[in-house]
Amino acid sequence: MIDVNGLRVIRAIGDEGGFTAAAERLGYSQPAVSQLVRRLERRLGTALVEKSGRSVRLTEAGRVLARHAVTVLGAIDAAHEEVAAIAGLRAGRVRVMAFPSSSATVVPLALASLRAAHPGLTVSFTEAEPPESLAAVRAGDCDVAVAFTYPGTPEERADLSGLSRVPLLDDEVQVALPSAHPLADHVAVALGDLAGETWIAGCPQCRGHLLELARRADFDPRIDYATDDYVAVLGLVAAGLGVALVPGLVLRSAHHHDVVTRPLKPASRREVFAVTTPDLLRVPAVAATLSALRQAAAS
Amino acid sequence: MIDVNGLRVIRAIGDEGGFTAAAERLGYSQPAVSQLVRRLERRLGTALVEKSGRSVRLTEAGRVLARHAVTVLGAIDAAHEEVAAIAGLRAGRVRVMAFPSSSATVVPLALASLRAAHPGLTVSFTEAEPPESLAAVRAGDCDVAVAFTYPGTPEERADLSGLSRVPLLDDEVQVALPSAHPLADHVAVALGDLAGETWIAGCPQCRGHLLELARRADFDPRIDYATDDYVAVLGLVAAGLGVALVPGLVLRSAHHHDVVTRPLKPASRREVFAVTTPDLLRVPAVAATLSALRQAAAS
DNA sequence: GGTTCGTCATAACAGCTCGTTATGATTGAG
DNA sequence: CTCAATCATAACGAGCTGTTATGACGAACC
Repeated sequence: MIDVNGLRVIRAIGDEGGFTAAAERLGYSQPAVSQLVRRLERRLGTALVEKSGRSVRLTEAGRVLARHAVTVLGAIDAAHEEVAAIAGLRAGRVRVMAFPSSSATVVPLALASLRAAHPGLTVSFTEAEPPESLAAVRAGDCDVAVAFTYPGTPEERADLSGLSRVPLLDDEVQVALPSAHPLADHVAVALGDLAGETWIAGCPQCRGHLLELARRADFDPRIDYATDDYVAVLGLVAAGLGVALVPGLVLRSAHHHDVVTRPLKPASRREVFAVTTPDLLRVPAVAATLSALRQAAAS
Repeated sequence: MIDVNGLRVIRAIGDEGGFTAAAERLGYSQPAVSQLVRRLERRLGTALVEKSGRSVRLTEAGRVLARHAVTVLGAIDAAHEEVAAIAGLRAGRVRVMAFPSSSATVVPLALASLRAAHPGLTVSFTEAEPPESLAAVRAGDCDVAVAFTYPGTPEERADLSGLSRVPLLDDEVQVALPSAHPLADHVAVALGDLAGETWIAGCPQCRGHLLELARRADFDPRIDYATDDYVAVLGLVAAGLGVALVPGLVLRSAHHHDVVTRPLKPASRREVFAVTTPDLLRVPAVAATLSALRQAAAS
């Protein structure tokens, strides 16, 4: 019934004291103002303006409208400003979840550059393994999840239906050997050559991948040590307690003097990507986060 | 940019948690809501809603909008209510000006019935002679003026251009004579028969009318007494100090035992009417006042 | 007091917004 | 796996909302 333009015009008329002046202030033509007032009057069933010769005054109803117009237009301007701040990345919030080895490398880089570029953004971060982080995205508790899959495994595309996937990097799986290991000076290592070794398994998903690769190489790895912490894995390897498959990403932040890492032969990769919902893709803060992640992954 | 319907819809979505429910609450079809949200998102350049499977949540920008929507819609509802009160005569203000003899009769009747019918109206009243009251209407200091003219006088339509005139009554001019006067038992009195009398003149305009009538009757009245107060005029007449022309309206409220009043022959009338501006005609309170005046004048 | 300027009203018209109905796609549940 | 519910899309029409062009009217100024 009452529309924003009507309020704007009534207020302008009250301020300027004339249709023409009000029209100029609003960037309208004079007849536009005239008709708008007439429409509003018809809708409200009462006169809003009163012409006394040259100038124009508001009637009581008109003044009522003008008074409320201040509130309404103020609130709308404020809303507009706040939304524009979000759209312009001067405000906003992103909740990111990432799995541990990315949390140590790509994600901090990305979040740092994000914060540098858009200081107004509030970025929160939680570490979580892929199944959990994806569930959080679905539940709306998380905006961007950084996850990974091993191509070829059954759960490769597990539960990505309805979500948007942004590829970040291909993470080559390495074999971690004690530096004294006979194969340590090879350029690349075939998994079959390690069939007799004692194995150290990392995260559950990577353990699954190890089993899958071993199955293809036709052996059954003897896994004596299991830990989620790749620093620990490297420590165990360095101590000569076994060998391990380690995602290349881990090695960006974790090294060990007594451990050498060699690519697998044939190469095996895990895919690291970011996940969000299609809707959130259009949220500027989310889009900026994804962009920062992609850039950080590329470097 | 942001329109009221958009805010209404966003708020409904936030409250109901779904497009369909929001559409039902607003009396819209579901696609209407869908498109409205899309439009608003396009205009604002950011997503406002976020679908997680079946239900729908607001994004941060959406929540910003919903929060301000409370303010905006509240103010608009309030404005609507206040304007409706004015339009429905539950509120409003009328400023009335009237000349003295009407102030004593028609106008009190009219204002009383107006107040009875619409207690919410604020009616203010000021006594003023026609030239002054008309100027006040033009200046916007008065909404309704009750005035009169003597038909035929040069200033008959004086300064009514651009104003709206509502006829109230035809007020017959009477001759006031001492009861002992030789013509007191006549049914009507010709002005020429009073050519030799001493005259008492009322208000300036009526004095002008007396002079005009006398000119037509071909004599020059000897005016020895002049007063604006018709009670005084009647007192002077009763004391036998002279005769006077008295508007019939005056006699509705003022009588004197020793004064008889007789119609003029030929009859002479003054027209009593209400005046306002064309714009104010559409102000409900003004229209109601005019209507009350017309009714009061008819009785 | 006539003339001229400024202001508002009106008419005709074009574009687009804003609804509708009908239908499709996707998700969650039994 | 099927079904029900929800949102998205398409097509379309009414009506609003501006525009320009022109008229009417009042005010100010020679």
